[in-house]
Amino acid sequence: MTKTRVTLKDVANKVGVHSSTVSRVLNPKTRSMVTEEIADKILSVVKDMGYRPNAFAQSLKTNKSFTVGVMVPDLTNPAFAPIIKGIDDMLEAHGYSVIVASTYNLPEKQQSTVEKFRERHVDGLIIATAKRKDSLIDDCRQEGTPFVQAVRASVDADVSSVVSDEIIGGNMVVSHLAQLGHKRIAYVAGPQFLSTGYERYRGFLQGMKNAGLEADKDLVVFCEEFTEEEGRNATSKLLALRKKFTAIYAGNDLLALGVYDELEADGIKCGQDISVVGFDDMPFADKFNPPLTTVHTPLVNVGGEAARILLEKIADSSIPARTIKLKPDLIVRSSTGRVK
Amino acid sequence: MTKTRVTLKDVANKVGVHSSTVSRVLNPKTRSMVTEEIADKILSVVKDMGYRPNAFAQSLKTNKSFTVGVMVPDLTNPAFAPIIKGIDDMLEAHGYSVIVASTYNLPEKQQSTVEKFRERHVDGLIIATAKRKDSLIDDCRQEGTPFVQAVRASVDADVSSVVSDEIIGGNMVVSHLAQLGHKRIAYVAGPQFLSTGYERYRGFLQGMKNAGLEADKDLVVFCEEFTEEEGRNATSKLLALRKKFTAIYAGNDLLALGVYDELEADGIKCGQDISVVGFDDMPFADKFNPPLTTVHTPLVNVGGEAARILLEKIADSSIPARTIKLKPDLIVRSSTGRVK
DNA sequence: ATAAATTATGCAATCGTTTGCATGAGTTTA
DNA sequence: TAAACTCATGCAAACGATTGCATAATTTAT
Repeated sequence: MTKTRVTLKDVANKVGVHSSTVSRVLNPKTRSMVTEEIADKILSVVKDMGYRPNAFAQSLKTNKSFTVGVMVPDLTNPAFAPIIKGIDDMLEAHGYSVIVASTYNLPEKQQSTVEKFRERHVDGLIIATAKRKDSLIDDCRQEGTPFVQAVRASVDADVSSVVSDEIIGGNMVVSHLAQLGHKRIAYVAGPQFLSTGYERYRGFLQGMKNAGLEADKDLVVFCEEFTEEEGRNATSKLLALRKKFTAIYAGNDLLALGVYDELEADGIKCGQDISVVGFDDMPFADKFNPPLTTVHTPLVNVGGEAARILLEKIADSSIPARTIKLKPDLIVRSSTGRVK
Repeated sequence: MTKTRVTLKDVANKVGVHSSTVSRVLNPKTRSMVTEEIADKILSVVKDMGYRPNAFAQSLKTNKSFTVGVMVPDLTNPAFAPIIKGIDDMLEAHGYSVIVASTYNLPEKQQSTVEKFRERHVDGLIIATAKRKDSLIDDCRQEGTPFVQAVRASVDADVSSVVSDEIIGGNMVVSHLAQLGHKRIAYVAGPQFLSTGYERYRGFLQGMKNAGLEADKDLVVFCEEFTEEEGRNATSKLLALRKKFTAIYAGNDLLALGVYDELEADGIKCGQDISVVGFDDMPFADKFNPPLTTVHTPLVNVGGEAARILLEKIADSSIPARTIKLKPDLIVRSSTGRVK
């Protein structure tokens, strides 16, 4: 019942030394300062008594929390779970704990979250919620806490970020479609205030150019969110144009799912009548009807690399900012086919 | 550059009072002890200087961390993201932060995680990884830190848990199949050392009984994990029996996806030749081919309720343990059909 | 054998709060 | 007007670790 914790002093008393000696034994850096014999004794008592350091006291003294804050838009968004997994595994291996928070794309939630993180003195931040221009980023830069952006980058130059190479992805998609004989390709663009939406759109345009195709402005619809609903709306707009196109390339897989829905509602067969491509290769994209051709972005690695860069920055804050673009892969499934 | 934090003392000096007075103003419970006039002044200076309490110092003194640890098997398992969302939203609203850790079903990882949580003095634990009989649970009970089990319960009586009512779910599924004329129903069971696997199997048996059907032992295959691969293996075993059955009911949606794969490989049409049912209603279960008939378990609520119970327990540890079973819903989609 | 250099350990201040107790000013009562 | 009470505020001791400095013990050099 008496759940009184064991402290350094308790251990010290039992062994008959001073608490500072125990502290030194437990800290690898100072371990060599104390005699082997005493150290062994201390270590065994530490084990016997089940001593566990008090993280608060340590943090208070050392001003390090071994805690990192991670901000994502929504935990249930299938793209973010793998990212967090990557972050978590990497940081855990280095003794850090991860505090996750969803901001649901609400600026005020984003702000309050970062405040909370500061109160808890996180050693660093990983931000996967930022817009291309985001006051949060200035804020964080001023504050001085190390941070890294993941998946979504902002326009600020001297901020580290880890993203997938959206441009290359766009090229691969268009080139694939072109090979299948598609010429008139519609694009369902994600939000342009997010780097993913913006860059992927640029990738599409560049891909068209490289393939010697002309991008028809009418066949590009911009969405305000990466959601199925926006994908449906966009598709119905495209269909209403009554212009000819043989493929729809969507800014991400969720939008593509919306495209599926709307096409099906119109009795159009994906992959046969019209080819559809997504982006992200979210979990179970291979289970959809039809299995979705999409660009696989290495989400777990994006998270892992972001964590690694953050660790570097925590260890040495003078390290210059850098941007890592991971190479994506085109995954061809049956939602794309030769144009008839 | 000089990122020196503002402390209570700094504020006190500026106002010309003692730091304890500032502390009292900031704490709602002691706020009334100090004169309105001074309090106002303090509050305004607090704001001006951008004072933020040092969570470590507070926690060290009060022995409360306002932090909760959550253990899940795998962040990328689609069933667990909604649960964490429910937990996170509930706890965040009460000023708590959530530390998540994946244990990947490894006992040693589970153990080290709980150690880590203890070092960080979490105020409570939510465990979604426990087996029906799990030494971890005894361990946690002894330790005395409040904890609640989510999704997976253990056999221990006096442990609080929040789960979905698996038995009712099983009844609904079998009754649905029976109405469609199915009599010979195969069951692909999840691991029996997990409450979900065990209870759902019991639900199946009970459902068969209630429907006046006989459960053929040969048509039950037990899996070691809730994975697609195990689902595939189980299905190939069933097919190898060369016994007649018209429906396969799987212990969860991932198993059901494995069933899909294997049936398709054998040229059998889900929903037409053989009906398939899952359990969980994981995200995008409606997008599969065919859309999956399954039992919707209110995962976000499971997480939310678990968090709520934990908060109660943190506030008053004498509260008796209780188990909450949330009602699931049958979601009929096109993977089930009338028997021909 | 003694001084000097080298250890190993203890001492005590510190990190930023919270909180029981002491204190002094102001108010009430006789 | 002095005694008895309030009441608001300050004082100082925690909480449990870390760490520069002092000191005692030991070794080495002369």
